[in-house]
Amino acid sequence: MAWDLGTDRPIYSQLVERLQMQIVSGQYPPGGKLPSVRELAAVAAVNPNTMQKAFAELERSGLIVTQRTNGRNVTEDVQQIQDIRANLAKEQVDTFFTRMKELGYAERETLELLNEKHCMSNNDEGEQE
Amino acid sequence: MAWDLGTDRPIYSQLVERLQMQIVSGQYPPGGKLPSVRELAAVAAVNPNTMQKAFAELERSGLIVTQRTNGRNVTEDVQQIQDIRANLAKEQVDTFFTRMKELGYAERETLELLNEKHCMSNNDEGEQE
DNA sequence: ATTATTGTATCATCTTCATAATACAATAAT
DNA sequence: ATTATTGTATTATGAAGATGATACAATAAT
Repeated sequence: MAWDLGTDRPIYSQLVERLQMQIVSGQYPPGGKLPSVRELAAVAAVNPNTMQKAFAELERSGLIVTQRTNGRNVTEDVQQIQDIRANLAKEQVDTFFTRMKELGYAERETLELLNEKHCMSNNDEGEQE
Repeated sequence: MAWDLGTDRPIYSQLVERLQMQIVSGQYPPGGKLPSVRELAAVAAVNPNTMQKAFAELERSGLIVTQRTNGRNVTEDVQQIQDIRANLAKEQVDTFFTRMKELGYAERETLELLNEKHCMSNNDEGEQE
């Protein structure tokens, strides 16, 4: 499984996002052990230094904890994990609507697009501009 | 008006996106004249070379046309502008749902979040997986 | 004709990011 | 005790992006 890292922005921050995703989505359970720097670097096909930098960031956010010579673990603070998850989600929603507005889409137009792509919500009332 | 450019990814590509936005949202009308490289570079507080690079990209996509010594204009091809606009929007929707799924949000959960943030859609029927 | 403005090209320099190659201290495993 | 694995730090090198400083050709404006 490749990690499909782009060249459009720093690899280390792509790693941070990816690992965040994997943690908050439960792919790495709370308290669970993470692969070593060298190991994960090999899997992701990046330099250990780059992976180290990514881990350092995740540590500053409190999502993972380090044991000097025994590797890293996901925090056991489930509440914090969920907080971060909710935060990331809120960010996504915010960004999405901001971008759509910049593109000149009213909220209703945006909703229509959502319906086209994924038929799930129903907006069957009829106001329009 | 600052251009709030981040340091997380290349400035020139941020300029490209911003200009795309301004064009497809009608802020620069079809056929309308664009500021000169130096002028816009001054406004955005970036180096003229960087703005030039951004313009070059917009030209490759056909969104703007260049007159050797008389500046640049937005294309008059309204259809293409709308195509690009629709494309960008579709991209946003796609990216949004992909990211939310990576965060472990089912579509219905995502919808709930949308409702919290912007109370507009109604999903009152009750199928579920 | 002259001048100013346009896009465009080039050069040097600086910063950030990524890689590579090590090295070291602490400790789990043996 | 020894070995292997862990996180961490250091140094050097290269590539990409951004800036600054010019320079030139074409042409609109005068």
